[in-house]
Amino acid sequence: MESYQSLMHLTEEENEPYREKDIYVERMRNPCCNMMEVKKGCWTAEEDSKLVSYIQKYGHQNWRSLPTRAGLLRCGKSCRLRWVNYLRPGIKHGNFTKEEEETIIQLQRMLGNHWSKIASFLPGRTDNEIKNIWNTYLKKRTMPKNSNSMLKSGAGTSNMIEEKTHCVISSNTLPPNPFELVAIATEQKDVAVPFESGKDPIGFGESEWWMMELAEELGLFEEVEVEENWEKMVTEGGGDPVAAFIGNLI
DNA sequence: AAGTCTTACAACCGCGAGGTG
DNA sequence: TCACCTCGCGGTTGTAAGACT
Repeated sequence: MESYQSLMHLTEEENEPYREKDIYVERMRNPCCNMMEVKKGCWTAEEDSKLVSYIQKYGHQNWRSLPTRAGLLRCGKSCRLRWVNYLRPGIKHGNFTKEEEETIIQLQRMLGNHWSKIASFLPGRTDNEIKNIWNTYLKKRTMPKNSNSMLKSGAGTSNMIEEKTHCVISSNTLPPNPFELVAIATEQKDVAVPFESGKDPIGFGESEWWMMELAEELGLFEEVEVEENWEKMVTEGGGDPVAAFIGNLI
């Protein structure tokens, strides 16, 4: 009979806790959630502790086998969710700031219900948490009055990136702010944002760069035109790093 | 005080994408 | 190519706690 160790591709060290237990192939062939006895509902402090200490020691290469190896009567999905949304280092707990809420509203307007993408703009916040606060009250806040019917039908949660835009980026048309750029891209057509030569056009922070990258990734622009002399102009304008990004857009 | 409603959020479920044999 | 498996995502549900009547 095939051993638990070989089945799970465990090292000698990892297999140690199971050496004396009769855990063999037949058990492991069972799907984790359907046939094995798994606990549901809220996690206890003891379960959290087991999960954290296991992941700190061995990592989480395989969520499916993790519960058994960590001594938890949970399914792998449940473990993953608990780790990702609550136990993972760097997770912020507590109320969202006004700025965070505004960012969520803005991003939801632009991206739709792509919570994991939205979460990538809010370090320490999880997609689940963002989805929750959106469904709890941010959605209501963004709805126009007397629009309950829209709320119920979901008609109010538009994804505005469906209609692509033609954007001209030239030596004198760099965007002043990526948030604005994306907003423009989603609401207007054929836009050109003036860039005053000799001035730093953008106070680029990390999130703004993400925003630009996202705009590219999502294909907000059907067509990007770049004038031949843009590089020279940008360099003369102070060598702003946006030049590098514009280069990537081509 | 007790019952009901609302809010907040943790957790579950089903599905699709991607990897592997 | 196909079947199977795992993972991650988004929708939805369950439930505890607080607010309201």
